[in-house]
Amino acid sequence: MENVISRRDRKKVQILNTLVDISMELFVAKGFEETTIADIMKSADLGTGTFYNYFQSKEDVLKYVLTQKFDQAKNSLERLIKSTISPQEKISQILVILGRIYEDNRQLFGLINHLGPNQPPHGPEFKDILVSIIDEGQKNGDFRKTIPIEIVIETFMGLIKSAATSHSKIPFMENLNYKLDLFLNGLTEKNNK
Amino acid sequence: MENVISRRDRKKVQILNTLVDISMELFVAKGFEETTIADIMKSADLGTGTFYNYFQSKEDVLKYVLTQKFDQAKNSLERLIKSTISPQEKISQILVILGRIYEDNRQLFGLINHLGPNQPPHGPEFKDILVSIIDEGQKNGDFRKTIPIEIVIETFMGLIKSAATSHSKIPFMENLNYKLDLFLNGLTEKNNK
Amino acid sequence: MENVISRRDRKKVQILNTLVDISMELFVAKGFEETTIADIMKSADLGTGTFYNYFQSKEDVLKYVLTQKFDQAKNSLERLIKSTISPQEKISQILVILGRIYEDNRQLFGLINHLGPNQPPHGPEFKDILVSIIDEGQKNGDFRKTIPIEIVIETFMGLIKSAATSHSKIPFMENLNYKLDLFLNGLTEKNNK
Amino acid sequence: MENVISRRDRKKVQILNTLVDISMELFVAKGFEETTIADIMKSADLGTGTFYNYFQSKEDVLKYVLTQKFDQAKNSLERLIKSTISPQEKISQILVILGRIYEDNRQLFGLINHLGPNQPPHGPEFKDILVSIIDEGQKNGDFRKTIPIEIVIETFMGLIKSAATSHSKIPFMENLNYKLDLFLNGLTEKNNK
DNA sequence: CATGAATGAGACTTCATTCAT
DNA sequence: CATGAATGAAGTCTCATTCAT
Repeated sequence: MENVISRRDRKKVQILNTLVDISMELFVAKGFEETTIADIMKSADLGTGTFYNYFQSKEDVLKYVLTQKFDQAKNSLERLIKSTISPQEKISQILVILGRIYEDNRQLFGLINHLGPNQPPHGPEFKDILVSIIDEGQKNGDFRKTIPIEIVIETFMGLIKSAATSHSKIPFMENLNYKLDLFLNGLTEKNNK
Repeated sequence: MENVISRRDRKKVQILNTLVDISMELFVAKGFEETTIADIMKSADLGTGTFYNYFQSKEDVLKYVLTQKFDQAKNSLERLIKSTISPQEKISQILVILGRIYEDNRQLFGLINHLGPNQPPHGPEFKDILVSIIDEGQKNGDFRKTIPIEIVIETFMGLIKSAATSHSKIPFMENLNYKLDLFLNGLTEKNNK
Repeated sequence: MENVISRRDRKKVQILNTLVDISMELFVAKGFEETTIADIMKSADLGTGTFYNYFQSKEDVLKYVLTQKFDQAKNSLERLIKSTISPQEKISQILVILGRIYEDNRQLFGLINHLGPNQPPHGPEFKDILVSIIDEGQKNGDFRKTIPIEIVIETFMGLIKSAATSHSKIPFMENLNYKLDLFLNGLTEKNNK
Repeated sequence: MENVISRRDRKKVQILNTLVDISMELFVAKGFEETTIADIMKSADLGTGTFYNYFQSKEDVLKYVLTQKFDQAKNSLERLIKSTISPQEKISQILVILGRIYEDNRQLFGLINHLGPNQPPHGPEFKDILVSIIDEGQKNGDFRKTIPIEIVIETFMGLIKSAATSHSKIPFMENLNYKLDLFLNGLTEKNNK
């Protein structure tokens, strides 16, 4: 009784994960519209109809995965925010973490449009983390106060996107660091006055 | 006799424009994939087959319009580059011009993914214009030389995208100006004074 | 348990046969180009899309049937060739067998052009059977040696086609026998006696 | 007034001939179904609609040409029949003439199916010519009388088709002559008895 | 829960033919 | 007579979804 997870349930989870993995692989390889449910199930060596025991639609799989990824990112950030390093250092680290996630799932995030205009799978909590850091930096005089926080955040997120979608030959992380430099330099209060 | 363009040809151009307008309207309203050729032609009150007298596919319409828009942007920039104002001022003005175009066609540019990964309809000339300005600024000591030009440009273009896709309540142009401030501040050499 | 073929699979075979039968019927009745896939499926009282669970195209059905027929003919001939009757007698019998098959499927074979120029569904083995018989006859002095074997075979096959596409009122088998007479008389060595 | 053919009419005939030539070229090159009227008129550098001033349909062009070819063949034969050579020699000559025509227009005659089942563009007069020759040969004892005339004719025509559609490497006319040998040998009364 | 054949709506596309200019 | 844009019927094919087994 205590053993809540039966063999049956374990198998269910296993199949679900297989489906998710295969779906993402195919979405990235062939594109979302071009991937059919039959494709997915054939790759998974399962019957077509079985798909509907796990998801309601193709969009559903996508939403499921993107949500997973965002949760994962959020967890990493939450751990970071509790540390005692300076806001600038935090920003740097966040950029690296987010950048890495973005890089790993670059193509995946590109599929976000297929979820319709009002379905970004990330809650507002995500933004809150950033706000608190910027806020901290502005309060202790490290960051300029003339720029609204939301602008700073948008710009910050823009950097990541920009680096992830870059066509330049500069490696991703290097690219990201240059942009971070520009950004922090722009954000920082110039005390030599 | 003097009238080289026959009534027939005038009608053709007229229909082409109608088709473009209606297509874009529908693409923005319903989404690209969701808009069928039949939809377009019904809205235009024309036979379905007529579409193929003007375009080869839906993608074709989109490409046609985006190319138009980019050409229009390029023209505006080329006029600007010949003026004698400072690089910083040029950058400002460019951002404003591009920003305005971007704003006017915000939803349109969002459709760019539907053209496949390597089909952005803007040639390399576009980038060249920016390069020459940054270059000028770096040479006369206004801009930092430690950041590679391509990074600067990517960041710059990222600003526009970021402002255009912003969900914030701050108006677009104001949003853009804040980001420009951040960017120029980050880009500017600030040792002395 | 013993029954390896499930009811489902039996039904599948059944439908496939139905589709083949109906297709051929319609091809013969209305012509190949004039028969649409919707026609076939409506006659079969099945959904249009179901066609594509069994065949890839109309051509595919035709190829399938013609291959079947040719295989059937080949089997009949292979049985015959092992008997010990004289080459002349063999030729006669072959003509009768092929003739009958041809007659039964006269209209069907007329559709062979729709498979493209180089897609006759009969392999080279078919010809080999005839070659061996003619060869035997030439070796034992029954048949003239001045005519190349391939010519003999082509002429022979021509007889069948000619009889099968005849517009004459003479019944098919009689027609065929007359032509066989002409052919064998022409082929036979007749100097001595 | 006496000059019945105006410049206008001459031009009309010229266009008609152009259309016929181009049509046949395309029919042979791309196939009948695959050739569109637009194709033809584009090749002819004329407007699509103009086609209908000359023909009623694609089938119409085909019928027109095939009739022309058959008439041409008939003329050749009619000239031949009046000569005083032996029936055997006549048959030989006819075969050569028909064979040549067939060879020149091999692909064209292959299109004959597109005219529907009951539209062979050759009148009965064609057959009559052959009948009279065979008849002559049977009467003077050259040809066997046991074979019905229509069978002989069908077989004869079959030879030509067989040679024309041959896949063998033997050149067409040689192929034809071999078959003629077989045929005449089979048809000839063997007087050494 | 798994299966996979059946479904049929609906998208795309072609093209013979018409007709206003 | 020539033109060629407009037409829309018709055909092919795809695929998410259902459902009997």
